[in-house]
Amino acid sequence: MTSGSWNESVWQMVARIPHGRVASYGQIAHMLGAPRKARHVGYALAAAPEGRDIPWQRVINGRGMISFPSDSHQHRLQKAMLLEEGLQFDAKGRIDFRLFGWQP
DNA sequence: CTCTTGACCCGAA
DNA sequence: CTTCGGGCCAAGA
Repeated sequence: MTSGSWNESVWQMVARIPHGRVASYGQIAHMLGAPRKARHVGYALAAAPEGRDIPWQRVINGRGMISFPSDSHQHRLQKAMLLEEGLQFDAKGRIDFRLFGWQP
């Protein structure tokens, strides 16, 4: 598998996550048949083109938390977009996968 | 070639 | 429940 098709596969998979739902990096990697490449899902999203309309904000880490530093601009942006989709964070900034996890 | 760097993950304590 | 350490793997220096 070429590196280009890997990115493309990630983008298409992430695009399937429904509004108001979230998936983890590891989950996406697992669904693509590459369970050990969770980190590379994040890299692919960072490389996603602007005009592709990819819901990157719906991908969080396996602990249900946003994987950007809590004081970063990106963290605030992602959290704001998720709140706007109706997701709920607990007091420690975690999302409950039992309630909002994407189960295809 | 080696070394470092991550939008990660999981088991052990 | 939390923290810690080791593992992972592609890309770039």
